[in-house]
Amino acid sequence: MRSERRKPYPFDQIEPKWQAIWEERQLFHAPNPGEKGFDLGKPKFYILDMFPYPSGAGLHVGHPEGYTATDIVARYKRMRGFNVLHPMGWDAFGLPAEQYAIKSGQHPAVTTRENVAKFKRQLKRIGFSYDWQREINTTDPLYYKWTQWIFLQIYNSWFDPETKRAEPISTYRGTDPDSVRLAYVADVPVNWCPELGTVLANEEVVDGKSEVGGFPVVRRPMRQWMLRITVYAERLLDELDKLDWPEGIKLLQRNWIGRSEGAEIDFKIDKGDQEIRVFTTRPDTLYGGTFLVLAPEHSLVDLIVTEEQWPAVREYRERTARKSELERVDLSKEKTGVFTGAYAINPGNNEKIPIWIADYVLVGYGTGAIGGVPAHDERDLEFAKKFDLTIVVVVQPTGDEPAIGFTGEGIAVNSPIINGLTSAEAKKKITAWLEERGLGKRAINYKLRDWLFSRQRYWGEPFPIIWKNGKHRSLGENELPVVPPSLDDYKPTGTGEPPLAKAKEWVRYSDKALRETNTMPQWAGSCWYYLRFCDPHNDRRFVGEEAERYWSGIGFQPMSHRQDANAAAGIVDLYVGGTEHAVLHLLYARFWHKVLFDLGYVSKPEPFQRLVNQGIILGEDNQKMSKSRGNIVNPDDVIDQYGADAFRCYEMFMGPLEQMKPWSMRGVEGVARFLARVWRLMMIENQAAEWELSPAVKDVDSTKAQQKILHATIKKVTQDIESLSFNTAISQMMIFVNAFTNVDAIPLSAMRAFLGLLNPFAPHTTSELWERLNAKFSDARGGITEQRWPTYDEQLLVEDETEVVIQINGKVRDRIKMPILATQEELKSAALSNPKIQDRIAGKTVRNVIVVPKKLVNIVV
RNA sequence: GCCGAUGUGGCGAAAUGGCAGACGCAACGGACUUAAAAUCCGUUGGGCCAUAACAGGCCCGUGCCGGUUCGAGUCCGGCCAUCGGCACCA
Repeated sequence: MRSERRKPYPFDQIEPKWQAIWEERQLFHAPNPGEKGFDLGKPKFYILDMFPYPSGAGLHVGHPEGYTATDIVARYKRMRGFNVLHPMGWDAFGLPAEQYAIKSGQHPAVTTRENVAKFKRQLKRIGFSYDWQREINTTDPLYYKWTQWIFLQIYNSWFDPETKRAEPISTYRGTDPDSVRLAYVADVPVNWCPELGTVLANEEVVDGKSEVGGFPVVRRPMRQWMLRITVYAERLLDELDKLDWPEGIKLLQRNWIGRSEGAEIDFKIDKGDQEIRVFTTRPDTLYGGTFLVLAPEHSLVDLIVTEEQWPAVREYRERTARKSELERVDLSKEKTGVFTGAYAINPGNNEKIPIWIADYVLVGYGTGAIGGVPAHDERDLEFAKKFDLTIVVVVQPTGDEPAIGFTGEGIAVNSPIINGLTSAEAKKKITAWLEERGLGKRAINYKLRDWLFSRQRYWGEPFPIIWKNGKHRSLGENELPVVPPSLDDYKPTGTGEPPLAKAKEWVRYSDKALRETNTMPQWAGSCWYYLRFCDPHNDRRFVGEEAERYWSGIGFQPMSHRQDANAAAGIVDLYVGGTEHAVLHLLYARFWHKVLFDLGYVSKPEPFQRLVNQGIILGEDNQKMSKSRGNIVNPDDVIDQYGADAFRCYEMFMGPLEQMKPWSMRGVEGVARFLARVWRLMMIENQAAEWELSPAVKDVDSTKAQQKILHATIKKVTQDIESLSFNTAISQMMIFVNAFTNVDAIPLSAMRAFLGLLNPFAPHTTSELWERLNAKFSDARGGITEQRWPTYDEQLLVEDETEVVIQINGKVRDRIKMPILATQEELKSAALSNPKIQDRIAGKTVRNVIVVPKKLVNIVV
């Protein structure tokens, strides 16, 4: 048993005290336009954390890393006069609650409520300055009513390729609007996970296994809801340029969208009138195309297979269909395929080439068919070697590599129309040639697939859709929210039919119409939560127009800030969260936002202007924190022992925010010591062991040196918060405190300014000290959170004298004090006449002298 | 395989091309104490020389090899290692 150790300072009393005061006074509530306390003169700042999934395990120290960073910025921005939107909520639909329900029989709503309460209590203990009046929960019918409403907007829209925008479906002039809706139903090969009893999005499948649970996933065609995100591929790609995101994350999204430029070429079938369209990025290799390969699922396969090849083709297709995603993706395996018996004509040279099917060609990419160019494509080469197909070299490498297997750019050969051209020129020319003859055209392809949007689960948003005579139709807005039925049995049916189908009463919408029984994926709620935070209690609109415009920085900003605000493409000024959402949440949210933007519901084209990813916190053993390793650190334990302020400061002091770094309890202790030193700078323990204000704190002027270090600290902390370099900001404040330790008189004004700087990091301790100062001195009014951020005077930082380094051949040999204004000549002569230097250069020729004013003199001999 | 990030003391880390290791941890020594804890003060990259001691001096050092530069942790080229992402995308 640890003996009840005396606290180095009474954080256990002051932290709950200040948390209660903040809550009671609602100090961190951000008023909306029209609300009491709203100040038109303040610019807005929207700073958002990726909201958590409230799991049963509660918070671990990784969560509050990003939250602390944003909280520091939020508190700082408030002190700089911003109206700061800093909300928190719960992304609470999803598998774990449902899995738990299956095991325990407890309704997911109950577990969700308990988990949320636990998370909220833990977050409050850390002293975050969230505007809790704006708390939202994706599983609240008042919230998901609007998730369903947005789905209806998507469902009732189409993408006009002319304007490249979403438009209401009523503007569509074609015959079958259902074929162009942004939400549609399709029979698609999906990732079916038998163990979970549900289909998964491509993004939820990792190495052929489910991301959740690691269960095997197989391909299987099913009727599913899809969202037509692919029509936005171009904009999702191009508009990344406007965002202040880490380049790495932008790159991940670019790769995920996977734009590639090339041509679509039509190959006539030898005996028959069909054509096979292939996509290629290398139209310049057309003459080297010695066979075609179709994906096994390609729709033309049925039409072209010859009688004698049927059994082999059928067998191959069945085998492919049975394969799990893992088997199919396995690269180490050999290429497989079957000849269809049919031939096509290469439009370049009119040669007859065989048509094969093989599972290395994917039905979902391009046209699901390729022209095999074995000489210049690794996969085609492997395939051609295995099945003994013709190999023709059509690109000559400019270096001395072998031509067969050369996939780079070179010079076209054996290609009558383009011989002698570079690959780039050849691409252009052959594409133009094909276009003239109606044999092909320039084409752009994206790797991005449409978003598989339905799940066979209980704990998710039901679709606001009903089925009648085999056709789907949307419910009216007045029928929202569609609330899921309560069920006794949440288990997946195992057949792929969703659990909601078990609620027979609920499913029956009317005599002739049935409800859609799929639910939305977990991503749905997080696709727009940042919008709801702007106006969380609006019951007439998903977000009020005025609130949306205000928090987007439009219309209401003071003139001085208007330009900045309008330059931003995104509504959220700073968004902090983990990298794991680089291509899932962040892409889906951008997509929804763009649809809403096109339809005129939001004023900015992007959701998140600046994105920062916090690094993962490892256990003390340098391993990823996990239950099995037993290295998980619980914030509650840390706070019990060292207090919330020490916890916050340590999270920031560990190292750069974006870096992965290990936890260290010793490190927490060090930071706790720093806070205790701050405390004792102003407080002293009396005979009765009570803390009282130290008599050393006096309303006196700072010494010159103290003034200098104060202003240097203001400057550094200000700049470091702006650049999110919290670790070095804390270092500087430690230097400040060290400088004031053991001095006789502690100047009040310096302490006031310092407490302001430290407040965003350690809000409880600084609030308490501020209040204690107020009790004795009358130089300041109000609580610390109402104070303006300290400013620094550059003049006070200027030194009269500076230490100049003297180097010989780049090596430091001596240091001299020189006036700050010393000229280059003065520095040079001072260096050369320095006795130590004279000794060293005696007898040598000085060849060059480099002088860097205020810094150094380098003598080259 | 392709793409990206990272590599600095015993540890977490800091350094607009200009004194490498700020700040913190740990360790060691000292003060205070009956004692310990706490606190305060000091030392602390490695090697060598020197001295009675204090002081002082020299060399090496930011994953490895090379380059640019008066000067490189920082810029350029090549490699190695670790982590992350993508992975038959035609």
